[in-house]
Amino acid sequence: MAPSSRPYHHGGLKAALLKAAVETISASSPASMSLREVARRAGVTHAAAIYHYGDKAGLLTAVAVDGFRLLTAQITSAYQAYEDFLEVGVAYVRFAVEHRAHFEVMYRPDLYHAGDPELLEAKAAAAQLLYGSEHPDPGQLLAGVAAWSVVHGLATLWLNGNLPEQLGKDPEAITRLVASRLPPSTGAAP
Amino acid sequence: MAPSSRPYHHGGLKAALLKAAVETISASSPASMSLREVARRAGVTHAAAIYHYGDKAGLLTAVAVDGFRLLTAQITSAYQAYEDFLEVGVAYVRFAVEHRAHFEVMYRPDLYHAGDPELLEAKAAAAQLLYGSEHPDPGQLLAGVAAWSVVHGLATLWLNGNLPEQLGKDPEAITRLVASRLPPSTGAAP
DNA sequence: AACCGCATCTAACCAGTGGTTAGATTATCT
DNA sequence: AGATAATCTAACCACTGGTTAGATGCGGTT
Repeated sequence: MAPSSRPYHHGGLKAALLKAAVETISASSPASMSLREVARRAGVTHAAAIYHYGDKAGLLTAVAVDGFRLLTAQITSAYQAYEDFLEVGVAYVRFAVEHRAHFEVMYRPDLYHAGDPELLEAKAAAAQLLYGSEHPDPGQLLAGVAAWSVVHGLATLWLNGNLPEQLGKDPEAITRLVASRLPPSTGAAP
Repeated sequence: MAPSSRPYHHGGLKAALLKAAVETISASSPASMSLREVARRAGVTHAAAIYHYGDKAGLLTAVAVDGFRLLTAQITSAYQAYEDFLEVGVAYVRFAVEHRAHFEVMYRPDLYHAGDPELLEAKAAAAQLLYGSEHPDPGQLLAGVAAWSVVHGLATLWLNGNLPEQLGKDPEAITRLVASRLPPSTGAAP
């Protein structure tokens, strides 16, 4: 894309469309994103977008896959950095806030192809990370689900503006506060 | 609606449209609901729906308001029946599952008029109930937010099929299990 | 080098959508 | 009864997602 206006046979159109989709969603919401606007933003026809992704749901599937992979990476590195489950929860909320577009798509399976193999794989990887590894005993599984539920609930309620204002404007701080009100200590390390 | 086909000047069109909207959403999802299909189901033109609700977002606002009121009623009666916070949480999850259409609209403010006065009132009433009454001390507020977050997270994760299958098929049972894994005892009665 | 085949993209079309407007129909009030 | 206001339809608009036929340009083969 050297000069500015003529990388036709674009080279990175597929990736550019994904980026444009995320930007478009960030500017509004997943429901109101239009294929044609995404394509416009990338400087192509909407048929070009359909060529690469099959249909609108296919594009949103790609956004969701990207999101689950990003989440997995961020959670992993948070745990490696702090070795602390609280910080994993905080990282989850931070991801939801920093990547609102990705996050909102990820948890609206009615918008994408929920059965897509790549999607299932990316989602499974994230889930496994989130509720503890492999085949935990039932107690550990429950603890993981509980922890995931709290941070997921916090993140979505925050994004929708459903948390009381008195809690302040910093969702990560709220996460720490809420967590401190919860289980004194939940489970062992994985 | 006595005979079958001729209550023109319909009498209860507005309510019938609301019902039709909920049914349509139940059959698919909020995002894919179309005004015209809702109107078709009610036997009128889509312009009639717009006459009563202003626009599509207006109709969805009505669904959300209805949902928040239903939720408030159900939570209230659950607390009165059991005097137990766990049962309030279970009632929250039950509401989400039994009234999936309402629930999904309520927490997608991008779909409706989030500033609508009726909406704000209904939402505030529910919220006040959910994180404890009136002006609780900060600790109680946090406990309420924590509890709400858990059940909200559980409900949304369940609806999206993001909970591990090993937990079984009964979301209310899962709620009790998860809750038992959480705070030994959270707060005093309201 | 010229050619061919394939990947990529556009143009034109389609049915369906949300919203607007003008007018038809019916209830209600005096 | 007659007029006024509420309710609904019909016709239109710009826009959307998706399909199809064809234009454009890339790569490799000879």
